[in-house]
Amino acid sequence: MPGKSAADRIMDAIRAVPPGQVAGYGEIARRAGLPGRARLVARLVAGNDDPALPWHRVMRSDGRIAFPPDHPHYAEQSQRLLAEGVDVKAGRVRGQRAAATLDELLWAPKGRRA
DNA sequence: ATATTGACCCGGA
DNA sequence: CTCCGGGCCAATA
Repeated sequence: MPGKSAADRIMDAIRAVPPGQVAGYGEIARRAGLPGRARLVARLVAGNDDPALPWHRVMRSDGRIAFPPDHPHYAEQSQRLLAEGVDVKAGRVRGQRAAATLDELLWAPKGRRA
């Protein structure tokens, strides 16, 4: 059988994000071996039908929720994250900033790896 | 076939 | 903080 499709790898990468943690769309793409395909990730998440998929752990690389405050999903995502102990305030995650760049990963405070 | 859109990203100014 | 410009690419119009 052929290897998993890009979509499958992306879904796996999302499922691999542990509760209490968040990741950016681009970061998910990188983890799935598809650097630069952040939009593809967004598209898949938008069209997902799996209720078990932790889509709420996926956000913008700057730690902001990818919805405008008036969008229904905005509240739900915030609530789900809060339920997992993620400190999200005004649509933005505190403390756990989605690692955006390589620099951030390399220069992250010691012990704070992911 | 081209044009626009979108749960995006990033570096620079 | 904002704004700009380039990259990315599948679905829609």
